[in-house]
Amino acid sequence: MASSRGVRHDSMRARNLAVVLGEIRDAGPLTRAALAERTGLTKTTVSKLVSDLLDAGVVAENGAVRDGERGRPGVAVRLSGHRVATLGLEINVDYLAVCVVDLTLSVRLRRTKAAGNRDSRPERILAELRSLAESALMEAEAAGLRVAGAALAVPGPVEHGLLRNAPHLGWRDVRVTDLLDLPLEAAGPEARNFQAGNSEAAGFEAVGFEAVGFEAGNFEADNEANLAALGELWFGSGARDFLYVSGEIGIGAGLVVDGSVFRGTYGLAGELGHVVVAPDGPACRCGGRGCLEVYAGQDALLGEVGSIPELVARLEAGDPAALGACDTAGRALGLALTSAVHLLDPGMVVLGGVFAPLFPWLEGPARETLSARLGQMRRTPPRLAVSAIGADAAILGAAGLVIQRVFADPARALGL
Amino acid sequence: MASSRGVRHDSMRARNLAVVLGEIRDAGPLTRAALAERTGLTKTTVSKLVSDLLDAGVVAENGAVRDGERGRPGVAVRLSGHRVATLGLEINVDYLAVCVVDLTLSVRLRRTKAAGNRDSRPERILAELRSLAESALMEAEAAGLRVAGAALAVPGPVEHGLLRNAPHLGWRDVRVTDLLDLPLEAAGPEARNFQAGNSEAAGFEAVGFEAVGFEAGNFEADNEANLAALGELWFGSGARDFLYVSGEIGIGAGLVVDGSVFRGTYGLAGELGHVVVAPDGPACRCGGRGCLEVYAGQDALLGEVGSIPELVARLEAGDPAALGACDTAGRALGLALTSAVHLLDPGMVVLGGVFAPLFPWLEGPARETLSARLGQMRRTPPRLAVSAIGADAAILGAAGLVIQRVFADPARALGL
DNA sequence: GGATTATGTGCAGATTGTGGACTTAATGGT
DNA sequence: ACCATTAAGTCCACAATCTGCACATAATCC
Repeated sequence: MASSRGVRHDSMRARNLAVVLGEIRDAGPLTRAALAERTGLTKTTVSKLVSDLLDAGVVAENGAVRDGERGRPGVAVRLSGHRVATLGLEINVDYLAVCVVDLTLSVRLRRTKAAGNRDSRPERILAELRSLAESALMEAEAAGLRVAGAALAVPGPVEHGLLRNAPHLGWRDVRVTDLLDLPLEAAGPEARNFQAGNSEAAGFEAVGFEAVGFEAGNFEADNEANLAALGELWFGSGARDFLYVSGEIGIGAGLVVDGSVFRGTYGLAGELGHVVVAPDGPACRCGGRGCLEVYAGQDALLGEVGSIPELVARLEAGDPAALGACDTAGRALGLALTSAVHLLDPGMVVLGGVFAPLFPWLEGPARETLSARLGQMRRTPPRLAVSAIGADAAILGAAGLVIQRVFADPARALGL
Repeated sequence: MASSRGVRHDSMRARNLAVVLGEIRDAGPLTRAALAERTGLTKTTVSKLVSDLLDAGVVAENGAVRDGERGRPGVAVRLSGHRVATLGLEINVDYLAVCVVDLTLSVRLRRTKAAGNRDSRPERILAELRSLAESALMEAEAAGLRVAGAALAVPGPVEHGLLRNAPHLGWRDVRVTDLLDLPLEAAGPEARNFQAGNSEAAGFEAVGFEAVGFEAGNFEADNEANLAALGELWFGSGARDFLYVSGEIGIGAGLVVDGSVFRGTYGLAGELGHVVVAPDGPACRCGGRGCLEVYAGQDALLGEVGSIPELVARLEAGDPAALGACDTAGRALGLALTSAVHLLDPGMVVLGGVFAPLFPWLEGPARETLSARLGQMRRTPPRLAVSAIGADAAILGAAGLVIQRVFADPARALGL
């Protein structure tokens, strides 16, 4: 039906622009000669491509490389963050958040707004988020940044831009991106990929990136857990393969394999919270019994304690009820992770969200259970680590995702 | 490190060859004009590409299309299977198998050899398989087929061509592809992708295919469950998204999402057999407790019954012990699948291997458990179906995988 | 200060796709 | 029976892009 399209000269150029720009991103400042060697392109070609990237303001010359070697010194080219940026947005149960991130993944702006979004009408919340986003866009523009696109994190599964079900917001089948309707420019100056018969570049775009969930245009939405996992990928410890476990009101997870998120068939993968931990355990709100969420969800962890900081205080004071809740949660987490490791084969496991501050108390029982259960199946069980970034994971991941789109096809994103 | 390489004219051509050939495969016989319209290439370009594909013998003209329309009738071009074929191989605990499949996915040859491979030395088994493969290659050659490559299914996880661990064979860290050493031609007439600085085509190859586990060359190995899943994909019911559950001595699974297999970080994904079903259940040989395999593995199903056909006979006769075993296994399967559905988000679930003949007795308890547990999380639980192909799933998938490689880059595979 | 060495650019040439003109081969109306 | 119409496939000049080599440039080395 869609039938893959052939490629033409401009796609070749588009691809080579992406290769060169990607190499500059991955291997630090590089001279044109070094780029030529690494990419296999000739110096001539690299020169022309770099010249266009310079014009677009996405790279900058770094001054001569004085490396003490003989011969004419090269001029290194490095990524430049002062022209292109993207917007990350998040709707969560008790706050709205926005950030602006530039091409070098520097966070240029970050703004949070506390809000009681439990069971509110989508229109109201989205209007509130829009005003937050608009002020961020204005500020970015004032700083000379061109915002190339945006992505939105929501607390529930997203399929083709449609938020399927956000139980804690009380939303169902909401077209979040349409409703938000951000004032973003079209993808290129002439919105290349919408012109009839002119979308050849698309044939190469997908290389190395999953296209699922990427709606036409430059504004997309995805599950909070998936985007938080990407946040951990680009702003965290530097690992490229891991399962990010997001402890919020519910428990989600995002699997990153070789730098991209695994979403499953309908974008519903990673629902760690309802993995079976005890087949005859207590009933869960999902309809099942003995799901992980029953033992390690925020409600189970808190019990009658009011908040996570308060829980941490009690744990530090040695409160037996709090310690017991964490021990139970940790062991349940270990069981759920056993199944997850067997099925998903993650490179490591990163605990984020509310699990991050509780990590010292969860780690022991979780690791113990996981190690004992995995037994002979693996040389070593995957490493268990705490997330390096805090509550911002999802917005950062959202903004980073759009940055990735720019790197995947700079020609399209920048109109080159 | 590897650093992605730039693309040149020949990569553009390679890609367009793949696009045209793929379109012919997917959309049946098509005229050059129809191909031009579908691919967005000009009639001129399509003509040249089709001419090369005709020369390579991978497509053939189908005679004039007399569709009653006005104007000159086109000549439809269709896939041709009488030149290029691939080899599928399998080592399992109690048999060896080989098949030859042509470009149209017609099975040209199939040969099985019963063998007691439990705890045998790899060298002996591999030599036996080689002689089986060599006779298949000779026969294929005699039929005028060019064997473009081979793939091998083994009962254990494979990482970069290395069989990590096959517990029932008693093998560990065996370089199966090296040891087998098949007499295959190099990838192209001049083995294009091995020439220094001449591997540009690789830049496009990966589009739409996972490259993990694809060793340089044209002979690769993978887990039996993954390849059986691909067999189900290309030779089964036609679904493009499903979890194939392979009931053999152990229980494995292969997830297919949008036509390609999900392998996880180290190729170990899909170990359904050791998903936690009951945290305090009986000990499993893996070191854990209450794994699915304990309840639904072949040993648990058979009990003191000698074989699967005998078990089926007892089930049909209403033997209560047999019925009880299937009920237990079905319910355990339902629990494990609940976790798998939450984590992997498969489009449907296909039961294969020994589960296929037992499907009538497993289906009820499994579906019931799965439906009850998934509850509100999904509109409908994924469909539970029986595999359409029998014991050949893995060899067919292996051969089909290599066919896919040919379609992914016909220029490389055929030396165009 | 000249030889040496490496960078970056200019120019001719190669490869491949494009676009429109042209040939070919059918249908259909008169 | 004949010619207009329509669509398929091919031919040829042209355009886009990369390559390879020559060359100017700018350092270090002796």
